Amino acid sequence: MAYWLFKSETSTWSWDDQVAKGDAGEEWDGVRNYQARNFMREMKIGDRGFFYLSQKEKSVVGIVEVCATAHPDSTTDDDRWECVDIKAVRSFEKSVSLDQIKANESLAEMVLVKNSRLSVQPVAADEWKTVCAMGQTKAD
DNA sequence: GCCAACGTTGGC
DNA sequence: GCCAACGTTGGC
Repeated sequence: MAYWLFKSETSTWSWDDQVAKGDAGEEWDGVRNYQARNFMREMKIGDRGFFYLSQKEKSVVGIVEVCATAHPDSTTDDDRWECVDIKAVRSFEKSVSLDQIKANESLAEMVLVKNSRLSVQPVAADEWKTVCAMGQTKAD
């Protein structure tokens, strides 16, 4: 199973919005970046991801699961763009801030640190465990 | 609100 | 196919 990170902004799509969708999930639309799209094409049902909020919170706040593989993005007619569906799994007991992540040497290679602009990114298994531990949240 | 970094577009 | 110009993102 692979791990990912999905970036959003509370003003656009909040964690509460995601949780409210329940097990039905919601498509992760609006991505207009080839790298991010390519990562979504690699995703499989059951893959887990962090839900990260940029701009204001700048924190990982929850865990999501891929519940539909890549399909055309319903918000555009442009067939270049695809997206997956994700559903909320659980909220972090304590959100983990970007500052905390940057302060942790073992997370120095995280894409979030290295390429902060990429909106959908892979997370290594050890990074996954570390961030979950920092959030006092079950990793599986 | 600023600006650096990055990705995309379009003229040549 | 190169690269300058432009737009967007996101941390500060």
